[in-house]
Amino acid sequence: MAGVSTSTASVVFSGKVSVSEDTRQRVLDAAAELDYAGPDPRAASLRRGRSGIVAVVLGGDLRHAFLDPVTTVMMDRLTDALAEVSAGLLLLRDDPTGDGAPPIADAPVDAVVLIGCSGRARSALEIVRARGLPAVVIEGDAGEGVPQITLDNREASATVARHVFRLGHRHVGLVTLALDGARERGPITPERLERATTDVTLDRLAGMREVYPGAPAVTAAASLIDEGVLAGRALLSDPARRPTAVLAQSDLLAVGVIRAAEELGLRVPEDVSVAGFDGIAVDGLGDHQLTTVVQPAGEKGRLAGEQVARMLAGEPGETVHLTCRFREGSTTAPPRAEDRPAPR
Amino acid sequence: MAGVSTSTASVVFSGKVSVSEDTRQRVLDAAAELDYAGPDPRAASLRRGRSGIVAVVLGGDLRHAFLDPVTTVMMDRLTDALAEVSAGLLLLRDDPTGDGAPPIADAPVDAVVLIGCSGRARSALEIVRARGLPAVVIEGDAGEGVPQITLDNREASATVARHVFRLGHRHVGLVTLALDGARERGPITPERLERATTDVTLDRLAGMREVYPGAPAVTAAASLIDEGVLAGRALLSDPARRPTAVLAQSDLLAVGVIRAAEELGLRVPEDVSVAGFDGIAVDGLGDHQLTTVVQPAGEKGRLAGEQVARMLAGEPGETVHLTCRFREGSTTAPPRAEDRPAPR
DNA sequence: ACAGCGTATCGAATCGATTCGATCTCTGGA
DNA sequence: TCCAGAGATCGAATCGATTCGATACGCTGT
Repeated sequence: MAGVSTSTASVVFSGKVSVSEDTRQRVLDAAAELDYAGPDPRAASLRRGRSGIVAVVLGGDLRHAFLDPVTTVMMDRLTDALAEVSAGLLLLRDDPTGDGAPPIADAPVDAVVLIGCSGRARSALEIVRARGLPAVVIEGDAGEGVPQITLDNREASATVARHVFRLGHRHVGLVTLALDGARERGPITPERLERATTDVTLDRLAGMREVYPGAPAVTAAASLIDEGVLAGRALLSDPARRPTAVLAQSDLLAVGVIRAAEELGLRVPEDVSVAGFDGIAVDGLGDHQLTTVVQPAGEKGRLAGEQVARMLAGEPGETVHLTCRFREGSTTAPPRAEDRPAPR
Repeated sequence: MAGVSTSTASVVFSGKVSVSEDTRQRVLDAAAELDYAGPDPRAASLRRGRSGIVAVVLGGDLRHAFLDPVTTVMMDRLTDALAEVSAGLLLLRDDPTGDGAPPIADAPVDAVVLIGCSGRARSALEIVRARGLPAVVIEGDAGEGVPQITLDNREASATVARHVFRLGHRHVGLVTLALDGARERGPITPERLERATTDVTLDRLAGMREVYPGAPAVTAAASLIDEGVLAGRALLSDPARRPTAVLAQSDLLAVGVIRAAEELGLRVPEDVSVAGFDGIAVDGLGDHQLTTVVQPAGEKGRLAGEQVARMLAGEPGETVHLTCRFREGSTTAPPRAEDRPAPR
């Protein structure tokens, strides 16, 4: 209608080659006339080989991911870092009940960021590798050749545990994150541990057990204050076998444990010490400042985004190791005199 | 390599037509040999005219959206409702500073859900309509023909205000959500209001001012407890012009106002009454049960998802109006005797 | 008047799959 | 022996844009 070839029309919309103002206007007019709203992104992405979309595969369901402040911050920074390269993030649920092909198999994406690592996330990784998509794994077990962003979960957990040990605690309870996609709460048994698939949980647990090998542990269904309350009750309600300190694998769980303790008439840290993990700003903690390790949540996202951008530019991605920083708060203290280990 | 036509090969992967087991195996073997990982989603989506992706355009930046529990719940239900029809949700930031075309213009999506409505979201809507994409707007000003999910923001706000009025308060302060994409905090002036673009904020404000036409108002940069603290200080710190009640446009803001009040040595509800909006479960509220209106956040998401699914199936989408439910809590009470209006 | 050069436009191949109607083959029944 | 019908496979058109090398055109300098 504008009397030009499709190549010229294409160029008018992409602006990659100069076009005379006259032609340009004719093409635009014709487009308006024909109700043509610019190139079809589907066709463009086929031809270009790029869709401008980066997928984020979350280890758990989206609900829990959204509710977790650590993930929230991470996603935010990830978005920033990918702004140049991607129109937006495609959130994929990594549904463990999924029967057919995981959604990642059919999604037109340029790259993938895998977060956490249930068994299913591993299968998502297979697909990604088969497709030859650039991928970055945040805190998960990647195959060889896949850049990772890792955290010193084990070492950081051990640091907290050592701090509590040094204060004199010999009898502690542990509260862990979910062990796998099923997210069943309850006491951790060796058999249960055998079936666990979530590396973050296992690493943090391993760090804690470096210091307290036989400590009783309870797993929570999610990183939520409410879950922490449940776990706290489970550990603290029986006075006979009540630990003098509780180590939680997230700050939200720790806050829940503190609530449970207060509910039972126990004071923190006088009667029970509680430590967390993450170093997020928790609302509603009252006067307490949680003893915890601060993890660089935003950095995780930013670095993952940077690696993806690099890989899309053809450069190789790099694995980056991040470390946590211990922060002593007011929720840990030496145990009560009668609970102290006998001095030698 | 398998000695079959591309049509047959295609069918082996899509499974839409029956293929003999023999051929099937040969195709699969050849695929493995050639490192072919199944059809390219980009090409498939061109041919099919469907990409299996639904975009979610958020009025504000992603950071605030993620941090807002109402949005979180809504997104979660939206994901559920779209599970059948979409592999995942493409999160698009609706960047007000964007210079080029908004990302929605180039994203290969099948439908769009617009949430909230800054001026930019409206421009996103233009693009969506030009493209002829099915769209649903949640709490925003849609053009004709676009199904909306609406909330009775104005009426619900008026309900809260009337409750406070009936308790005897004549001098109240208002705390609003952000007025526009710029998210500047500060006192609301008529000129400021003139430039405001966020409908939700304006509707709720209008409802409050039905009852308290001249009430001083302060706008917050986001729906966060910290922002509520700032706004609360602004309204409450000067004893001379201190209101006896504060109406906040979100529960998080209300919690912040309560904090600010306590900080100033004021008791809630004895010295100051505070009411919120949303009806979410707020952690860290202590003994208070917030007076608020409960909005059906999950329903908003679910209904939006359902409408999108219907439209993709060829049926017309429908506009749905949702209403909030007033919930009286323990943060509102009659004003102190000396602050009461003189009895006639 | 012509070589030389820069700019605007065009042709045609290509990206990779999907799908429908047509063809082919094999089986069973008359 | 022949035909109908079911099931498997194939051909070929099509989805809609991008892009690179080639061509045409107009201008400048000598």
